Amino acid sequence: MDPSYRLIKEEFPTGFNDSPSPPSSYLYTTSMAPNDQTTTLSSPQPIEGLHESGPPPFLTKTYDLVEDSRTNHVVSWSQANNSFIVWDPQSFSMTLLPIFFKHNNFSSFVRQLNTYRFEIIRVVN
Amino acid sequence: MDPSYRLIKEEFPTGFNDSPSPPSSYLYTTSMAPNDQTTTLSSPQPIEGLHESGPPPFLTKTYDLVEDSRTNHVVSWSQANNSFIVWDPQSFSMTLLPIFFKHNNFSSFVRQLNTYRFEIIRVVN
DNA sequence: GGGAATATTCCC
DNA sequence: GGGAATATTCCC
Repeated sequence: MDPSYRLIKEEFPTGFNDSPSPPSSYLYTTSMAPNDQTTTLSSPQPIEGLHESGPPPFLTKTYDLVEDSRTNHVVSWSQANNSFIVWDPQSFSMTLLPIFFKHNNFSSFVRQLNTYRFEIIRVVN
Repeated sequence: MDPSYRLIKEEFPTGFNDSPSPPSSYLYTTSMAPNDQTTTLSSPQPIEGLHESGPPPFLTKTYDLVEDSRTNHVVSWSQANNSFIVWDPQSFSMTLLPIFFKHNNFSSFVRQLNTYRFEIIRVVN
């Protein structure tokens, strides 16, 4: 009677959501308004994100973890593609987590999800 | 021409120093003055360390790491027993560190030593 | 060497 | 679920 987990991310500044494009695309998701440069020609502004290294490693690793279609029986995107589901928490924790993180504890993974404001829904079959 | 490292701990509240007794003995190293109870019979005081779990895990793990005589060719106590020496940093990092810690980086180990105010002396053969 | 960001653990 | 302690990484 292993529970599965549905994990939903509602909103995050630099976009874990939406279409499952590769993590490198995060770098190009800025919030600059269209025609922003036409409004003024004043002093040069620092380019946002130029010295940033992209989204936090936890998010890119989690994305890669979910994205790998070879492990869809353990963890996969939801039908609507706006969440991901851990179908086999035991296998997920012991086998997949240590590949991407320095632990094999589901609770530590969830602690990080909470940090990044994921909503966790626990489903019991 | 691999350098070896001599690592000295000058003073730490709950005693990493002195005789290499097992880590559990740290629990009994308190700083209560002798005859402390004879000076007053006032209200009961909380017993220091009663609800503490002992020295930080980093210190006990480092102690165990150094104490294991099977790896004295890689890391061992110094002659004077007031420091320890990493004779083979490469082997130390790749083989021993991951057994006790979640990494294999000598620099991360040194960062922790610095946190606990160890003095690091780098020796080039 | 150590400040700071991020990760992991521990515990309420 | 999240605060806080500790660990690990990154970077000056």
